Amino acid sequence: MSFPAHYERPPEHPRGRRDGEGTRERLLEVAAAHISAAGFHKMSIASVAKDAGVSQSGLLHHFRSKAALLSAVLEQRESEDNLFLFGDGEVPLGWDAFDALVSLSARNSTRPEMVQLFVRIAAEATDPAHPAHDWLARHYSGLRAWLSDAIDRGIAEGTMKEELPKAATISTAIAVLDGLQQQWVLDSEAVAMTGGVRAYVRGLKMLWGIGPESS
Amino acid sequence: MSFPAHYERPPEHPRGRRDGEGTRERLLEVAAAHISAAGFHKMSIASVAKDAGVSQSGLLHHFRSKAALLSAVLEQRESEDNLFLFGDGEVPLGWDAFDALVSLSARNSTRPEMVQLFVRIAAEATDPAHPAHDWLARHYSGLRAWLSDAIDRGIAEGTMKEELPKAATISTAIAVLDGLQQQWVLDSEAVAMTGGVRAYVRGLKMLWGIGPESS
DNA sequence: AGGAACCAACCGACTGCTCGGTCGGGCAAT
DNA sequence: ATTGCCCGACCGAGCAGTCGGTTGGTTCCT
Repeated sequence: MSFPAHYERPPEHPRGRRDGEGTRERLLEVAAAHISAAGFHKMSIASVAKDAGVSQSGLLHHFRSKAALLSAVLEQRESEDNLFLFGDGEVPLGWDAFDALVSLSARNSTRPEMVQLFVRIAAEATDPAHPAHDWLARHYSGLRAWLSDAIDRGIAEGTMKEELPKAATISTAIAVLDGLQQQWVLDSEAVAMTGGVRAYVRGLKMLWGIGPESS
Repeated sequence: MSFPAHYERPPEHPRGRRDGEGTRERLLEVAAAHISAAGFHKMSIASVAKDAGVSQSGLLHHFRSKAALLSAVLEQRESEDNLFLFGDGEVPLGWDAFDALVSLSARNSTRPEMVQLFVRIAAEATDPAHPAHDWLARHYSGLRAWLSDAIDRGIAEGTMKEELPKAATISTAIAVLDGLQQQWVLDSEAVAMTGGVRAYVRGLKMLWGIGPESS
């Protein structure tokens, strides 16, 4: 066995002249780090390429433009999050959805760079001309739709009160997530992110829960 | 009348050789608009100067650097907000403080550019090297201190329950403000900003209020 | 088996542009 | 004559993206 370990992997795709897949992934990783540290506008593709050990042209071989690089980063991160939230194929509804928000927050507290990335993009992409604007809009409308279904289910199955102010609760729950992330990124000592989300959800259950949930 | 309209403005203050004070204020106004539209990093002082009707060098006469311009903008906006919140010399405490947050939100919903400005700066200035980083940190710690006093007072005067989770409530209340602003800036149709804040505060009162407040 | 053709994966040099900031003035009111 | 206000010309740095390569594994033809 004189071959390096990765040669032993099953061939899968008859892939790769040199190591296209590998550098592509490294580029995505480094790009995410740079965006989260500097923002998309301030980040330069040259520095990303340098840190990933390729030339700028090498980067542009894999991603046709700076915007394309951003899209790829966002797409990857989102699919990771969706896998975490809905990975088992079963979308959590009712109070389970709000509990899932708490776990999401807990998970995020172990990946500060990811939170940074989102905080930055969320603010930058407010501009309709920003390359991630559409992505962000879809992100929020997707979240809202999910929580809307979750509340409908909760009411239907009798675990949530009908008087629950739906629209306001949905927006506010998302705001709590995002706003706590923002403060946490600025000063992770001063703010207990997950604790805040958990306390908020507990409050929701006390106000609008029915049965054992509302304890 | 062959002169453009702005030449006809009355001299008002006879001060300054030409009109130092006036252009300075125009610059601040235009700068705020540009920052809120593009973010601080992407904004260029040349374009600000142009829109304000002076040369770039003219701008740099009034503000020694781009960062100095930002500081001046933030300082002005914050003093306006403080005037609105605490203008009468009496700092609102107890539930009055949370009601003040609702009014602040209502006021903000009439000044979208101002909200944009804050959303952008709050995300950018996360970076410790950002010129507004210290300002932002002070902004948050000031808010937290105020709300902390407010809750202490509420408990002391018997309008808030002692079990109220203080730290979490403070951070979460601020998060609701900021997070709803973020969503509102992205899509002011889809989100009822002030309504969300009001509903949140109402929930707080139901959970932790004592007496007629908790209806 | 051997070689030609092909193509993904890079690289270095370069272009056109924008940026924040400097410098040496001019002009008008005091 | 000084001082506050403002300008045009300019500079060096950094930017995203283009262009014309080279390299080396893969594939197909003989």
